[in-house]
Amino acid sequence: MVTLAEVAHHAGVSASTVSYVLSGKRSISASTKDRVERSIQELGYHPNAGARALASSRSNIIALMVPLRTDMYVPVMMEIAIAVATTARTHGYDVLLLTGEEGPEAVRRIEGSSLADAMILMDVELHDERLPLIRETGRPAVLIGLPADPTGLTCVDLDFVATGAQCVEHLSGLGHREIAVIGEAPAVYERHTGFAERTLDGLRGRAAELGVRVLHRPCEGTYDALAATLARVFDERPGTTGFVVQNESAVEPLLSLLRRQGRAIPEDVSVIAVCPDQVATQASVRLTSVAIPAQEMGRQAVERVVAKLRDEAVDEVTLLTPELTVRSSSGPGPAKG
Amino acid sequence: MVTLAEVAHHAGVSASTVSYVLSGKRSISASTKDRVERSIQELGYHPNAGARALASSRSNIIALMVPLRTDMYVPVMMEIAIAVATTARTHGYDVLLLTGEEGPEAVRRIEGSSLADAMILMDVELHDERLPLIRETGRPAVLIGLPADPTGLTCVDLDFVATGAQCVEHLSGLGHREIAVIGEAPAVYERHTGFAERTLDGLRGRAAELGVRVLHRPCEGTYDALAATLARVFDERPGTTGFVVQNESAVEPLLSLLRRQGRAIPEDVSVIAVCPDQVATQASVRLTSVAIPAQEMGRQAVERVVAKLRDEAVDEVTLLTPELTVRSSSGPGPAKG
DNA sequence: CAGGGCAGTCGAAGCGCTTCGACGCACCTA
DNA sequence: TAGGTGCGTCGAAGCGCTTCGACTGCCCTG
Repeated sequence: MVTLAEVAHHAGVSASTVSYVLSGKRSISASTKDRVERSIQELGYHPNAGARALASSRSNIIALMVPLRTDMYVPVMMEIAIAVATTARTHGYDVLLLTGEEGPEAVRRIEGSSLADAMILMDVELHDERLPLIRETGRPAVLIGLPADPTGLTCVDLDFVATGAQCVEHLSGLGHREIAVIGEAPAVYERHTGFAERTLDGLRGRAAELGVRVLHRPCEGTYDALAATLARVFDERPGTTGFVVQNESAVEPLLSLLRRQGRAIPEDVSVIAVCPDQVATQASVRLTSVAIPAQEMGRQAVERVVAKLRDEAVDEVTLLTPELTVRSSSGPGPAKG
Repeated sequence: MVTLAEVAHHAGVSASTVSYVLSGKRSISASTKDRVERSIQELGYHPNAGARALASSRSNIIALMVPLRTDMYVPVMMEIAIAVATTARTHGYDVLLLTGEEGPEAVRRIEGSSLADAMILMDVELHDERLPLIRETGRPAVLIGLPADPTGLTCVDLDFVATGAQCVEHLSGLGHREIAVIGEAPAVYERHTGFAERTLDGLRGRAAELGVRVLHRPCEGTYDALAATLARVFDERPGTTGFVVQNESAVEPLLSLLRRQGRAIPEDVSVIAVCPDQVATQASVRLTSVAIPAQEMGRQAVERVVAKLRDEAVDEVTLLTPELTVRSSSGPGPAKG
């Protein structure tokens, strides 16, 4: 393994000079710099990560805590993780993958061992156990998600309240007066991740203003569960002509069941999904949807965390503006029909 | 930050003694060990990762290279990644997440910087650029996937040849004589990842023995693409009564389109999928399927890599035995009807 | 022309840990 | 009782890097 000392010797300079060439923390003459860089190339030198971390007390590693469970929004999680990893690299950081399994203990372990300079937490719950630790820890952290109290934290998330509002606005604008919301599985609500509730809040708030009736039903993403839910919906509100789905795996069952019932999309009912664009475009009907900008969230989280590592001031909460794309699953409702 | 020296002082022993308590590399009296452990608890000591890596030249980190693209088998990738991370933790290792973006250069960087003690590569192509580097590198590596020439490497993968064979056997046993294979998107074949081809080999081999006719069609996972493919299949082979799908996102379109054509599953056609169990059980028909054991692959890869780190001998190739689960999408074919 | 300042370089002191050799002691054997 | 044998512990020497202070010329200023 090539060491800095060997590079120094090869270039005929001292070790510290090589170090300064690498870090740029002191000025180096062009000729020296050139020589050193050539030596680095020639010898194939890579600084030893451990030594560097020890001497500088910075590991150039960002820890990413992903949820353990794979029951929900897996592609979104994956996209975020990959965006985090690639964005981190552009800033010279590597990413350490932690699963939720260790729980809050992981935060303490990373902190104590100085394994990572900063953390990004995904799947944050409203009253997440990790938050107290994050608050008292010295290390920068960014949450993807929005807890009940974001004071003293840095959060990045989609603006789900606006998302809900946009869905209603679109449907209302098309003339729909009664809409049903097919939500995440009940377990998701029980876990209090927040985003589902916030969507609903936005939806209900705007609906009240626009005089639209809203019926909300959490639902597992299986055909059976959805069939039952759908039956109840039309039983309670036969006049329902608009659907908002916020549950990736419920999308296809919903479309399929509506069709089987002889309800045409969008002639009889309109459907809007809150899901990644990929899901919306690959469904059996090209879905009008509000995109979940997974990549953007990952990227923003890294930018924030890097800014904090540079001691720059960073907003507590960054909410990404939702974008509704009209596709083929939404059309005029009764009030316009 | 608490250091080992502080623990030593607190416990009234030397630093080396504390180190030996931690590593267990020399015998320590029960009383001393006790005292030290109590001090560690009390002070909340965590060994500094960088210092440890520097002194021992082992980072206790395993690098995991995941593919950059998110166009295929995302849930499988995620499950593998999570299984790798959790299994690694049980052996005292953390996982560094690398994306394919850096390409072979990443291997060199990790190697040179001693950032990780070992690597696990996912999404290995038949003639993967990274393989020469892996072969000459000193660091243990395990591939998830099977390249053209596994000599000198360690690979873990599902036995896709046997997978293909099992599918044919099941369909043949039910009396189907003409089957169609809906494969991955053409891009997957062009990339030469191998698994798709191997499934096909197994399928064709066994089909020849059993006197079953096989028609293979790569296909994108969209409704339009599948509709076109399906039309061509029935055009060429009107007698087709069995389908094997190896393409997660094509599953639902296939089922849906068959239904729309008035072909009942499994009365008129049988469908077998090669996919994770979750997909098979959540589809609109509970699918007879051969499971892709993502978790198991991740776990096995870690076990192998840890064994290699302990200098134990490890097989070059580990192929997991596929398991076919009969559900509701396969039934008697013409020869038995 | 003396003095100050600055660009460019070096040497040395750690960072916190592992590990090797050595030492003291109790115990056993001859 | 002398000598050997472990066991348990310690001290010190690094691991490869960063970083601080110091040094050397050189140019610029007054």
